[in-house]
Amino acid sequence: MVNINMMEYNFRSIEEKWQKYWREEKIYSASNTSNLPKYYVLDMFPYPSGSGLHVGHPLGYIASDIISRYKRNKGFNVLHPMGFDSFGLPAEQYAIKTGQHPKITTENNITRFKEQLDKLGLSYDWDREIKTSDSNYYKWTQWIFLKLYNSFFDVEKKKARCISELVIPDKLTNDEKVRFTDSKRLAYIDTIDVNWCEGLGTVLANEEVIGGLSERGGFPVIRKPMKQWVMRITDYADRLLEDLEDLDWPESIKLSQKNWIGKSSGAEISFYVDKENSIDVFTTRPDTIYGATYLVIAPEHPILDSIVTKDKKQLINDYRKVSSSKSDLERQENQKNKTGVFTGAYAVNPMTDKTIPIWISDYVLYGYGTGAIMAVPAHDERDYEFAKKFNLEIIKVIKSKDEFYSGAGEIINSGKYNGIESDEFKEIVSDFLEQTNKGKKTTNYKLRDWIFTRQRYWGEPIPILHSEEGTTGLEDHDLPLELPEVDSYLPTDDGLSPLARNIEWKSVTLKGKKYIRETNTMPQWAGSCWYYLRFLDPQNNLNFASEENINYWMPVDLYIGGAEHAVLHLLYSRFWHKVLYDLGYVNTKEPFKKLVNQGMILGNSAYIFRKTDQSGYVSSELKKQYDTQKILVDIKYVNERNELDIESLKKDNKQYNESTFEFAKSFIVEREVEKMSKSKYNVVNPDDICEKYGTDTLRMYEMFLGPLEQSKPWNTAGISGIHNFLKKFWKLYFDSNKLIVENSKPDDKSLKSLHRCIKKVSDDIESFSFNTAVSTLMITVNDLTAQRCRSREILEPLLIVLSPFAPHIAEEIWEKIGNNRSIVLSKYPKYNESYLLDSTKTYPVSINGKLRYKIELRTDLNKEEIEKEILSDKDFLKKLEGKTPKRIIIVPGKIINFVI
RNA sequence: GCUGAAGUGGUGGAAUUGGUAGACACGUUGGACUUAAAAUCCAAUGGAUAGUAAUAUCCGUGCGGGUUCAAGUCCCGCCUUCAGUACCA
Repeated sequence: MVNINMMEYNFRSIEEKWQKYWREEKIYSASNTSNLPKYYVLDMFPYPSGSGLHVGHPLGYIASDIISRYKRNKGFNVLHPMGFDSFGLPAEQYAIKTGQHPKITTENNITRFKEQLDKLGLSYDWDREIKTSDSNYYKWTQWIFLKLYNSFFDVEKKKARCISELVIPDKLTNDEKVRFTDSKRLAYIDTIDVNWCEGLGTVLANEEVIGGLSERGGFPVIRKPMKQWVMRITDYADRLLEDLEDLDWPESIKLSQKNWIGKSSGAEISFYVDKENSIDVFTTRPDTIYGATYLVIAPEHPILDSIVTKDKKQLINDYRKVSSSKSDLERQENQKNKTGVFTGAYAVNPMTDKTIPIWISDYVLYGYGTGAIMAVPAHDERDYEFAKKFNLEIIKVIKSKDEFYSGAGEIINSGKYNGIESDEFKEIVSDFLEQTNKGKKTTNYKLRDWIFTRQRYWGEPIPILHSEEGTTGLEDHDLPLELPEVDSYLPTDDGLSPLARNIEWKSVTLKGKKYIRETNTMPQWAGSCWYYLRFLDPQNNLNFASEENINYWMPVDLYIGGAEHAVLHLLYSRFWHKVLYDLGYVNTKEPFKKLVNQGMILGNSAYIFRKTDQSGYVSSELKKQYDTQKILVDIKYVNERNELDIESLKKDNKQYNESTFEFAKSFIVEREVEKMSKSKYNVVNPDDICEKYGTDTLRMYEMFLGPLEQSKPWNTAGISGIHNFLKKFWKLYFDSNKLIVENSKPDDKSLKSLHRCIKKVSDDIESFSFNTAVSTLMITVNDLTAQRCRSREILEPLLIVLSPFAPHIAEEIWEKIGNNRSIVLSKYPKYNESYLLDSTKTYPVSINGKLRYKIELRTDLNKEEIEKEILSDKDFLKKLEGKTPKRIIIVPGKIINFVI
C-alpha cells in the first residue's frame, strides 16, 4: 500500500469540510439587530445564463468576499447577500425555440450557478437569496411601479408627491381632469417614436441602442411611433447630476452619467416666419447670433406643412419619406456627407432683423432641444460642412485666424456689440431677447424619458387595467399580478406582447365594469432597480422592507460590479431610489455609497490556419508560406507551450479526421487575447481550477493577477506560484506527521515581518490593492520559513490576515492549533495596528561630538546606525568640509543624497 | 472627432509625499535529491562592456524637451494602445 501522508495540504477535504460547516451553522447570516457598526457589501447580482460561470465572473465576487471577511474581522456586522436577476431575454428566446417554460430554464440555470458559487467559498448570507422572477419579489416591483404611477413631480419643491395632492385646475371638465392627471404621472403613457427592433420583436430603451444596433444581438433598430409606458426620469435630471458629487465612485463612471444626462444651458430663440408662424431654436451660443445665416429644422418638425412653399412641397415630402425610413445607423453614415432641402421659406433673425432661409436636414434631431437650430457656419462644425456643401453664407462673428472656429473670443461683425468678449455677449443677447419676448434662457438635457414597456413574456406584468375612461392601477391587495400561462411565447401577429394571447386573463370585470389588462411587461432593469432593498428584509409580506431594517442597513457601503452598467442600471436605480426617498420609503438620497468596477478577465483564444485551397491546416509559424484563413480551435486542445494536441482534436471533431496538419517542430497555435466567451472556445471554467488546485488557490490567484479594476488576460500557467505558497504555508506548521506550533516568544525579526505584513495587507485591502496584499503575504511566509519561526504568537494573527484570501486553509489550521474564533476576534480587535518604526522621522544626530545635523530618515535605521553610516563614508565627510547640511538622505549602506 | 485610462524585463505586474527601478510571481538556465520521472529545495536571471573571479563602468520605465542635488513619478510637446461616446446645436 502507498503510505498516504495525512498531513499533506489536502485542499479538497479541507474545503469540503469548511464549506459544509459554514452552510450548516449559518456562520454568515447577518443579524438585523446588532450593536456593532454595520457594513453592507453588495455584488451586482448575475443574470443566470445557461453557460454557467467562467473564471472572469468570480473576480468581483472574490473581491467583495475579501472585504466582507476583512470587515467582519474588524468587528463590523456585515451584510453580504446574493440573488439572481432572473427575468431576461435568453430564457425567453430559448422558450420560443423549444417551448420549454422560461421558469424551468431559469430554475435549472440558478441551480447550476449556485453550485459554482458555493465552491468558491463565498461568505454569502443565502437566507436572503432573492430572484426577481419570484412572484413574492416582483409583487414589490409592481408595487413600486404603482407608486410611480400614483405620483407626480412637484416642480417647485423638486420632489415627487402623491398624485392625490396634485392641484387640478377647476375649470377643466371631468374628462380633461383625468387627462391632466395622467399627463403628470411619473409613469405615464405616451405615443412616441420608439426604438423598434424587428430582430428582437420589441421596443428598446435609448440606453439599449448602441450605434443604431441593439445592445443584445446587434440587430438593426428603427424609429417607429408607438404607445408606451414611460418613466419621467428627466424630471430628476438635475438631482441625478448634482448628487453624483458626493458619491465615492470612479470618476469615469460619474463622467459617463454626466455625459448621458448631458445638461447644457443656453437660450431658446424665436425666429418669425410670418405673422402666425415662428420657429423656436435652441442654442448654447446665443453670442453667435449675428452669424446665424440660415435655419435648419428636423424633417419631423410639425411646422413644416404650414411654411413650405408650394414649389418645394414635393421635394420636401420626398426628403421626409427617405429620412423617416432610415434607421439610426443609416442616418449616422451621413455624418460626413450631409443632406438637406431648402423649404422656400424665410425667417427673421430677431437680433439683426435680417431675413434668412429655412432648410430641413436630418442632421438636426427632432428629439433634442426644439428640433430646430439657427445655423452659424463660421462657428459650428456641422453647420460649416452644411453651408460649404450647399453654398450658404458664412459670416464670422468671433475673431479668429481660421474660417471656422468653435471657441470663445472677441465679438466682431455684430453691429454695436463689436469688441465685447463672447461670454459677456451671451448674457447680453439672452437678456435682450427675454426683454423683447423673442426668447428665453433655457437648459436642455440629452437624457430622454425612460421607455418602460417591452413586448415580451418573461418579465414583470404591468399592474394596470385599461377601460374607456382611461387607466387604473391595481390595488395593493391584488398584487402580485402573476404572469399568466400562454400557448406561445411569440408576440401576437398584430405586434402585441405574448401576454395578449391569454384572452381569459386579459379581460377582467371589476364591480360590473369591464377592463382590459395591460399586456406589455417591464424591462429587465425593473427588478434590478431596487433589489438591494429587498435583501434587507426578503421575507417581509407587509412591506418591501421594514423601516427599521432600511434605517439600519442603508446605504450600500460598497457596491462591486462591471463597468458595463455605468449608465443603464446605475442611473435607473438611482432614479427609483430618489422617488422612494421623496415618498418617504427610504432614508438616503443615494443607494450606493462606494462603487468599484472590477475589470474583465479576458480569454486567450487559439487559432490555427486553414489553407484556402482546403488541403489542410498549418501551424502559426508556417502561415506565411500559404494563403490561409484563421480558424478558432478550442483551447482545451492547446497546452501551455501553445502546442496543439492534434490527436485529441481529431478524436473529438470528425471534420479534422481526413485533414493534414503541417508544422515545424510541433504544431504551434496563434494566441489572441479576446473577451472570454463560449463562441470563442476560450472559456476557462473555475470548477476545473478548483478541482486541480483548490478554491483558496483560485481566489488568491485571481486577486494576484493584477489590479482589480484593470482588464487582464487569464493565464493558467502562473497559478502554480500561488499553489506553492499555500503548500509552503502549510508545510511551515506541519511536519511529516505532526503539527508544530511553538509557544515560545518570537524573535524581533519575525515580529517585524508579521507587523509589516499586518500593516501592508490592511492598507492594501482598504485601497483595493489585492494583488500587492497577496505578494506581501508571500514575502512574509518566505521570511518566516527562512527564520523557521513557528511561534503561536506569530501564527494566530497571521491566520487572520490570511483568512480573507484563503479562508479554508486559515480555518483548518486555526482549528488544529486549538483555538476558537470568538477568542481571536476579541484578542486582536485592532490587528491592523502595527508597531513598526515610523520611517520618516527627523532625528538630531551628532558626529564626532561636534556637528549636529537634522537627518530625515528614509529607513528604519536607528540613531546609532545612522551615525555609523555617516562616519564610514569618508567621501561624504570630505565634501562636507565643516558645512552643515540641511538634509541628508540615507538608505542602508549608502548616503544617497544631501543638500548643503 | 471628442472624453477617459494606460504605455516599466521573455510574461503578469511592484515602486508611500519625486529618493537604491524591476518587489512578488510565472518562465528560463544551472545545481541538489532520485535508478528515473514527478514533487520539493537551493542559486542565477533588464541590457551592454571589461575581468578567471569577487566586481566595476555605462545604458535603461513609449518618443523629444524641461524643472530638480535627484524624475517611472512633476511640467511642455508628440506617438501608440485600450475603453466609452458619437451629427445633442
